[in-house]
Amino acid sequence: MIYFIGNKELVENEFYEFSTIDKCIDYFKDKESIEVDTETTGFDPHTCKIICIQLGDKENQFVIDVNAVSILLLKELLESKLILFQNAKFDLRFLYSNDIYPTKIYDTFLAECVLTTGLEDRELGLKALAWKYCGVLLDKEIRGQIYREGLSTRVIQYAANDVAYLHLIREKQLVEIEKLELNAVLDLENEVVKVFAKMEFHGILLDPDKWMDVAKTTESNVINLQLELDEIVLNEPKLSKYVPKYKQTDLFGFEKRDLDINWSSNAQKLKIVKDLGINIDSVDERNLSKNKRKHIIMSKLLDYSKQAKLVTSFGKKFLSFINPKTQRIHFSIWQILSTGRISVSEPNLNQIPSKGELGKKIRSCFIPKEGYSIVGGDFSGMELRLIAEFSQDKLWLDAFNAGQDLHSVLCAKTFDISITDVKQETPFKAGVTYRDVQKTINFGLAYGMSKFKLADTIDISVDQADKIIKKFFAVVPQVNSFLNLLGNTGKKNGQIRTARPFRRLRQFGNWQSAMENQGSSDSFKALGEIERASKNSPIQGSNGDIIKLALINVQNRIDANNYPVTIILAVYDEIQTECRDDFAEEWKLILNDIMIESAKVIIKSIPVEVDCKISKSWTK
DNA sequence: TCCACGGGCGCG
DNA sequence: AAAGCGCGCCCGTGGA
Repeated sequence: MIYFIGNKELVENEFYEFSTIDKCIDYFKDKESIEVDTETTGFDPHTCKIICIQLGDKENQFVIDVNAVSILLLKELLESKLILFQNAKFDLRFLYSNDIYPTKIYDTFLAECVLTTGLEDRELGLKALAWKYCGVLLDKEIRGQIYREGLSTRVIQYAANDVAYLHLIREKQLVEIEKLELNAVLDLENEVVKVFAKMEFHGILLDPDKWMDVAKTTESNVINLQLELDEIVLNEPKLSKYVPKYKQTDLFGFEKRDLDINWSSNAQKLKIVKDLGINIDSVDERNLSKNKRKHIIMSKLLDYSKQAKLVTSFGKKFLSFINPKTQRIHFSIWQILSTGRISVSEPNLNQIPSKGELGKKIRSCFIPKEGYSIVGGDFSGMELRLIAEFSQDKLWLDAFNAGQDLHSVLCAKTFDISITDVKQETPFKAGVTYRDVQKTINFGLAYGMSKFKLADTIDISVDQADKIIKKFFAVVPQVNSFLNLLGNTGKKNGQIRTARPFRRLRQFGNWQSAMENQGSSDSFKALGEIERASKNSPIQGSNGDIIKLALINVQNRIDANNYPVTIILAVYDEIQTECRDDFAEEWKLILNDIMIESAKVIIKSIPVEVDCKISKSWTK
């Protein structure tokens, strides 16, 4: 039965009955769980509002007009029961804006994500889930019109439908979850979604003036580089065909640029480079830098791409992400990628420049609110530590246990040099040290890099690369066999998992067809990709699991003690928080402690290190 | 004018 | 045969 709680002036009809908020609360008082959904005037909880909130189960659904009834009357209920959501993060943000903080959550959307990670053509929407698990066809056509239409009869019916099937979906999902042994990772996701909702809701503060300064610098850099590139073309006989015979003037008689080359066009750049007799097949950084000495234009093109990237991705436009109401940036988080990591978009705060002077400057534009500091913790060498833990390779473990620099230790062994010489330049590439090469090897070979790619990356012959690879794996034989085990497991089963206790599952959606077409070149390619992804996924994914656990533990500590701290960002293996100044020193120690303890759930054989900092801006 | 796609590159 | 993994965003391109 559908009950509507709100304005009595609406015409009563056969589709629903009127009820009261007391009756609704009374109905759920003794239930273990409630299905909850909200309809809102838009996507942003800071500038939009909840229109109605629905509470329901299989038998009864209550659609509550929050303009007529205070949503706060539901606070106690929503904060004490297990709440079933479809895509909890969306509703949580709106509930947070109404000062309601659910504690126990089951998200049918996240469960479906966990069940289908890596599968192609999966469907995660409520309509698909209701069909898949309940055989019910939901009508979602009205969805986009609710704001305009208001709480009409059909809107009330539609809204009620969204809280009528989640129990059944959950029941059926849990059977699958149990079968695939995904309980632990599902619990993790259902917990951490609260933290992600809070992060999105709270947002991050950017200093717009400082950002503008940087943007102006990069913009003028690009303009100058463009002129310099034009100049090179004008003075290069081989490129004379790009120079028009007559100078053009615009409507006002001013001279326009002599050239009409778009330096952002890869196709045009490639054509020009080829006209210079330099034979490359693309104008990416590798190819340009490899042929830097062949023509002066090469290094200019390199500079141009770098600066242009800064202008387009991290220029003025970026300021439009600042929310007019809160003056903060409310990014959005995709909670479960194929390995278990998260991604951040609109804007992608995972890709804010960090390297070099400019990177530092750009990151320093992210600041805490008045009276607060940014306190951040950064796991050091997480993936390398995970490789040590999983492979139990003696050398790898010893290096970490002795507190040595792993790259240097491995480097000395791979190249048969003294550990004091690892920062010497290699004979095969100018300006590159042995340790640099070793880093490429450690991160590359661990995930299936071939001798061809290694040769290409560090500019040596394929034979030389082959020898280095063989030597490397002879030095760390257990790493070799562990990675091979992963690769073979993935190829054999079409799926791979992260470490205990989470054992997150990644399935390879194209595995079945690759197996059926064995022998074909498509299949060979696909299985190669599966093999390499299988080597990487447990490492990258376990790292993701650890960060999520740490976020949960950090948030729980904050809540339990009512600390003046908010988590603002999680980037790969770092957690950034905004902490009241007077508490920063103490918090730094607590954060450090929680992060280490969280990682220990998976890393048991070697120490875990976290680098914690207090700052008035986001620092690396 | 819109959309999908691929190259390229920012981060780990 | 093809030969590091994981992302999101920008632009130009080409077809509708």
